[in-house]
Order: sequence, then structure tokens, then C-alpha cells
Amino acid sequence: MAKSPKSSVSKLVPTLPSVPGAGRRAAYSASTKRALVDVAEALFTDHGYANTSLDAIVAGAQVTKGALYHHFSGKQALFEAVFERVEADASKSIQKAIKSKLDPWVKARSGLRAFLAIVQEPRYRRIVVQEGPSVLGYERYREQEERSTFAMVVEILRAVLEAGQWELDEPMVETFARIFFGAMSSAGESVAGSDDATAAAERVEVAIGFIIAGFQSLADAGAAMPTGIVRD
Amino acid sequence: MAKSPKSSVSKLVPTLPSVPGAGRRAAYSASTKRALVDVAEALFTDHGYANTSLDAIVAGAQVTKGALYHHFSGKQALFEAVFERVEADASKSIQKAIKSKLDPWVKARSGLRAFLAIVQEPRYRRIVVQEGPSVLGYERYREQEERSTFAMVVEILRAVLEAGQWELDEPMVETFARIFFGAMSSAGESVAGSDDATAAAERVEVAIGFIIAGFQSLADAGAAMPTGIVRD
DNA sequence: GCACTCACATACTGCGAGTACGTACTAAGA
DNA sequence: TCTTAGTACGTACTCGCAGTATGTGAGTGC
Repeated sequence: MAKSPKSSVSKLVPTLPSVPGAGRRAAYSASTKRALVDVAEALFTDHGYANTSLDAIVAGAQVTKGALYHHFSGKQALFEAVFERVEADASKSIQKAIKSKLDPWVKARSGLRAFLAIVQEPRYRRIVVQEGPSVLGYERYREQEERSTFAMVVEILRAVLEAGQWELDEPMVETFARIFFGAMSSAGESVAGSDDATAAAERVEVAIGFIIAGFQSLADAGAAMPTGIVRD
Repeated sequence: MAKSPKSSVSKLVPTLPSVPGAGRRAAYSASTKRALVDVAEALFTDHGYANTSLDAIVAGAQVTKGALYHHFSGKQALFEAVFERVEADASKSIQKAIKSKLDPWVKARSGLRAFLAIVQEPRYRRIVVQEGPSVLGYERYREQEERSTFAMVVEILRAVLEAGQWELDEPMVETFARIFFGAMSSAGESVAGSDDATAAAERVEVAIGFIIAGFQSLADAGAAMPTGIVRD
């Protein structure tokens, strides 16, 4: 039967070649792939991964399951594509906020603000924070974060440590980064879930600022990073 | 048809009445319900929520879907029962570790150790940390945490603040608690995912200990909690 | 001893992910 | 320009699984 796919043409024809792998063919292909990711992102954000059917996604993108399974190996792979894009956007946003900042403390504060803004976006909360670990599995989730948002935290942390004349070995930097990253994520949730997001964001800034102030206080007192573990 | 449920009898008969809502009837009922939750916990932990079929659960518990749907409204409700039990156990474990500790700093350190131990248990990682937010949805997840593990953090934090002569309003305590809770969860993950869990746990203790030291340093310097927000 | 209800068991339905296969269009070579 | 190969889909199906409708026998209160 197979009626001609007139519908697929109707979904915004891209300004033809424009891409390296030129040719109308490749352009159309990229277009449908993007359409799938776009629709999937919206539906996953609104209804969650489990409550979003592939039928709904392909209907929204005006294609069929054949197209979907041509571009992605399955539902999870599609989710991962969405996940990566959301993460990449977040990463870029933070990057933009912290570059050009020279003072590491200012850098840290700017990065925090950028992150707090991002974590209030529904798509980031739902797709990355909420569903990410469950859908991708912890391993893949960690791998993804490692080279995006988490990398930003590490970068900022290194700058701060260097400025504070502190020396830490790699595992310890990693540990501190984890702690800050977790603190920020959780704090971000509290901001996003709050009635007055602005006020909540300020409280978080104050709280983390206080922690940082504690660091500075230690630095002023000439404290060294503890190498041993303090027992009761 | 309905062959007599000889199988259901074979799954460890409970020491009969023992419960308030006595009678063999209630005892059997409670037994099968527990069996369902037990098996579900094991399977959810091993294979995750989505990859665990109800058929597998009822098979493991030696009952049928009829029994499951008699006790629970659905798969999600069963998961929630498992979730609550895991959380309750964790909460008890921490409670046990911190009660009897008078010094608030010691209390905090003990609580941290207990938490780091718990977060290394596969069932807690998988069911609470990884799948919880996604399966229950963030609202229900938060509600559950609020009155268990998170409550412990708040309790400890209050003790520390009181000892430090610091005064914070409620929202600010909440904010700090969120931050610490997030830091600990994330740190716990890093511990659980590490090759050498013991060493990783020590690093986390050192790192958080350092943060706490910063607080103490501020306290010694007679610092007040900042009420305003520091701009760049 | 009888009615009643609780605690299940059985059999079925519908939805949704994944698959097998067919087809139109297109880019490249002759 | 015609052929040919492969890409980018569309169509139609299967199978697994959550949820449902309904039956039934063993306690329990009277």
C-alpha cells in the first residue's frame, strides 16, 4: 500500500544543503531526526519517560515508528539523545557564565547562579535529575555527567583551590567536586520546588556562600588541608 | 477450576496470631503481604523497577497476581511499600547511631558514618536513590524522604547550630539541611561506586570534616550568619 | 450450622515496545 | 539518461506485561 510520504515533507523543510554531509537526502534525514528529539524532549518532560509512548512521539513528529527505529535503536537511545542535548545546553550555559570571570571566587559564584537557573528549567529537572539515573542506569548517567555539568564543577573547584594555595591529590578533588555537585543539585531541587524560587535561590547562595566563607576563614588562619581522618 | 491453594500454605506459616488483628486469617494475610514485599525488594534491587515483571514477583512469592492486586493497588504501590521499608530501616539505623551521642559534632560525624554505610547497600542505592524519584515522582519522593532520612539531617543540623550559638530562621535551616543532604547523597554515590569503598568513605569524611572545620573557624572568629546576599 | 466476606486463584484484555518486511526516492556510476 | 544500490522511511505484525473481571474455598461472626 504505502502511500507516498507527503506528510514527512510538510514538516518544515530545512534550508537545503547547509550541512557537511550535504544533499537533500541528508538534510531531510537530519530534519526528521531533530523533529523526533524535539518532540521526545517535550513529551518526556511533560509526562515522564514511562508515560510517554513511542506512538505519541512519532505522531507528534509526523512520522512513523519505522523512522524512529531507523534513527535510534530504541526508546532508551532516543531518551539518551534528548538527555545529551539537555546536558549540553546546560553545560554551555554555565560555560558562558563563568568564562571571562578571572577571580575564582567570582567564577564560583557565577557558576552557582547559572546552575541554579538551569535546575529550575522543567526539562533539566525531569530529564536529567529525575529520570536520568533511572532510565540510563547509574553507570551511563555518571559517564554523561562526568563530561558536562560535573566537569564545570571540577574546573571551578580547581581554580578556587589554586587561589587558596591548597594542594589536593586527584581523588580528593574528585571527592570535593562530588560533594559540591550533590549539594548544588539538591539545593537546586529545593529552589525549583519552592513557592518563591527567587527567595529560595538567594537562601542557597547565602548558605553556600557561608560554606565558602568558612573555607576562606581557614585559609586566612593558615590551615592546611587535613590529610588524616579525625576520629571521635 | 481453582485448585486448592496448597502452595500458599507452604510459604512459611507465621507463628499464628501474634498480631493485633488476630486470627489465622489475618496472620496468613500479613505473611503473604510480607512475602510479596520481600521478593519485590530483592527483584527491584537486582533488576530495577522497569525490568521486573509482576509475574516474576508473584512467582517468587509463590502466589498469583490476584493476591498482589488484593494487597496493592498496582505495581507502583508495591514499589512504594518496598521504598518505605528500605527508608524506615535506613532511618532506624541512623537514629541508632546518633542517639546517646551528646556532643553535636560527634553526633554529626556519627550520623555521617551511618549514612555512608547505608548508601553503600545496593537496595538503598537502587530503590531510594536511583529509582525512587523516577518511579514515585518527585512530590511523593520528597514527602517520603522528608519524614525519614532527611529528618535525621535536620535534627543533627539543629543540634550543631544550637551549639554554635547560631540562629537561623526555618527556611534557612531547611536550605542548609538540603545542601548537606544532597552533599551526603552524592558523596555516598561516589563511595559506593568506588573501587576502594573504605578509602573513599574516609575521603568523604575528611572533606565534610573540612567543611565543618570551616564552620567552627567562623564560629571561633565570632562570625554571624549572613542575613543578606553577597553580590559580586 | 449458616451466611458472609475475606484472601486469594484463573482467565482474559489492551496497550505499547520492538521486529520483519516492503517501498519510494536519491545519489552515483556507466 | 538509464541503471543500480542503498538510504530513509512506512506498514503490519508479534509478544510481553500491567491491569481487570470474575470465580471460589477457607475463616469468621452469629
